[in-house]
Amino acid sequence: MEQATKQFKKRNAILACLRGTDVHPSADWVYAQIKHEYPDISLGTVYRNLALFKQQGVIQSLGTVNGVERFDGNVDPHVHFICQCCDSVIDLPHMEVPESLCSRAADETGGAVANCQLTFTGTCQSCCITQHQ
Amino acid sequence: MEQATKQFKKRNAILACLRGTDVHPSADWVYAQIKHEYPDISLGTVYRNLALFKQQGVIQSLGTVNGVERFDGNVDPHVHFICQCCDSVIDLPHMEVPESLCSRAADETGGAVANCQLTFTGTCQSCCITQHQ
DNA sequence: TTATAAATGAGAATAATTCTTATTGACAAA
DNA sequence: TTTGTCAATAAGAATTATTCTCATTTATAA
Repeated sequence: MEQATKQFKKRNAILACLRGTDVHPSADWVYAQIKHEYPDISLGTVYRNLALFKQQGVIQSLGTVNGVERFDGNVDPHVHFICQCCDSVIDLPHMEVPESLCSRAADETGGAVANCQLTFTGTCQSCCITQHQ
Repeated sequence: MEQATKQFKKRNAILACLRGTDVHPSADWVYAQIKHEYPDISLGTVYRNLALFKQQGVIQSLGTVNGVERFDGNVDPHVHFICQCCDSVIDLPHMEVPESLCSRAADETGGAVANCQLTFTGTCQSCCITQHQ
């Protein structure tokens, strides 16, 4: 068999898991998914590899929601919506941060801007519906 | 004496502390400050009141920086810059999120948008200078 | 085979945050 | 002044997400 697939089986599975979902999962969620395929996966391995990917810039952290860090396999700049009610994180793919804002930020700080995140919070559609019943 | 000042001495001190600084502090930082004035303050009281203020909407949480939650006594919408090097959080007061983006977000989600945060990350000016030496 | 280095599993350690409970303090009624 | 009530608090235990440690496994090369 191909070496590449054997050597980083679990590492690759973690990255594939992140890239194959749009739920912006926690480490624990990823762990539970991988466990179906590799029942002997360790939670430490998930944390370790998420940290590695983050450092390499192939995934991004969205910060914590309710004390739990959430990750995104999509590192293209895009906008998020976080539901305060059910903790879901949703992409707003048709929106983007105007380039003018980013360059303004660099000017204002006098430092180096590496990244920007625009995040809306509120109540998602399905939670709104549930609440009104 | 006035009842108001006596009854919520420490609670008010916590809010005043947050409103009187621009460092976007952690609970621990607030605790250390209040301790000068009230040496018997408890860290639990700081956490409890920060949670209360957050729920009341008189302060906001900026999420965590390096695993530690940071707070802001200024709830007017404004833009932040976080230095990945020294963990400082800085206001970018001359910038704002275009109103058009907020209403777009409400449309896209189909839910209720309560808030939005625009945060730049990078290296602040003083860390840039230090690095280049 | 043997040597190696990286990847991993298991679980201990850490640290931020929350929870519990007994105590204190402020105020109102007697 | 005394007593009752209730909220605010201090102290520290408990929880929980995350990181660390180390022995083991695995893939590959010699």
